Amino acid sequence: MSGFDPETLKGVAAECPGFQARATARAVTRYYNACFKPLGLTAEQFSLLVGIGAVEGTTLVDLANSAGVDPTTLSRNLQNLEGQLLVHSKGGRGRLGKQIGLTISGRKLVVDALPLWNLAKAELSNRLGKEKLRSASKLMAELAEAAKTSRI
Amino acid sequence: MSGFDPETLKGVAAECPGFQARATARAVTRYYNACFKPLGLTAEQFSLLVGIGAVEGTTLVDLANSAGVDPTTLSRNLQNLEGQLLVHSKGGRGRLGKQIGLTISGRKLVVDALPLWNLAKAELSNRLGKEKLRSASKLMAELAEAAKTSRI
DNA sequence: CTCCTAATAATGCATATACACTATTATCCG
DNA sequence: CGGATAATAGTGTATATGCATTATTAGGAG
Repeated sequence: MSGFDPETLKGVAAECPGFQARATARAVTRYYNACFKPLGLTAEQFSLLVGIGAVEGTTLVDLANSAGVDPTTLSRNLQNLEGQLLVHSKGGRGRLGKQIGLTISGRKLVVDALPLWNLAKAELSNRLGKEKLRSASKLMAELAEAAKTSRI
Repeated sequence: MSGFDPETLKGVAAECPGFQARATARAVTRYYNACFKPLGLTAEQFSLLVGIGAVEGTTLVDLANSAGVDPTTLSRNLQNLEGQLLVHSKGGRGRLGKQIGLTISGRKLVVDALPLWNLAKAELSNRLGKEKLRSASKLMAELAEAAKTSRI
């Protein structure tokens, strides 16, 4: 038991950036999931569709990098979206990569989702304050970058 | 296609707090996962063990609330930790709830993990800056709270 | 032109996440 | 005391996540 102290652990829970980042992502994702639910879309699926629609002819690797998600995770998430006919792809294994794009249905769904996304963001902004929301986003981006370049 | 515009979508991706929160959680969690890997522990498991060890006789519901995680998620994550004999529990279904605590092995593992956690946090702090790391944690906590109380 | 290599995608496995639902039980009220 | 109720735990199902590994292929070296 040497070194075990509940008081110390209370401090650890309170100051762990990893814990806080996950807790925040869970809370915010739950909120957006609920917002997109009428469209049968999850928050992550919305983000992927937006990422795909934003860059004509993007590839799996490019999208994985810009979303900060593992390519193997993205591979499966894309399979799901392709199964729903929201995304089309060309190519696959091999050095040229897999080019992906939105289908007509995918574009339509994104267009339908945008108003919900705007409402959701506006409500968050009201609760937290516009400036704080902006700061939070900026700091989260910097924290993510720091984590990507950190090793011990 | 009316309303579909890639330029608009670039803006959406850049200003979505949900996307940013998830990307950050992924990056930070990957980092901590790598740090705890020598102990066969994930970042989330570490957080749970800390949360359990911090409060004597805590319950599943209490822990779920303090971690901001769904009770059904926690139920399964605890099953995993119990299977590894890191956590013991008493009670179950019913109004008294399930009391959980760390086993001797669980306490030992937390004690062993604390130095790694400190190193990992120190490295993040060096990269991002102590003040920014603190601000990020605080703002993420406020954002999570805002998301929990938001509805559209 | 052929072989090698490096970049890429996909799969196996495990954990994490949550909603909808079911099962259990202490407590409260009559 | 006995049934209703509310709080709690667990299960079914689905998505999300990533590491280790395998499969594929374009491009370069010879």
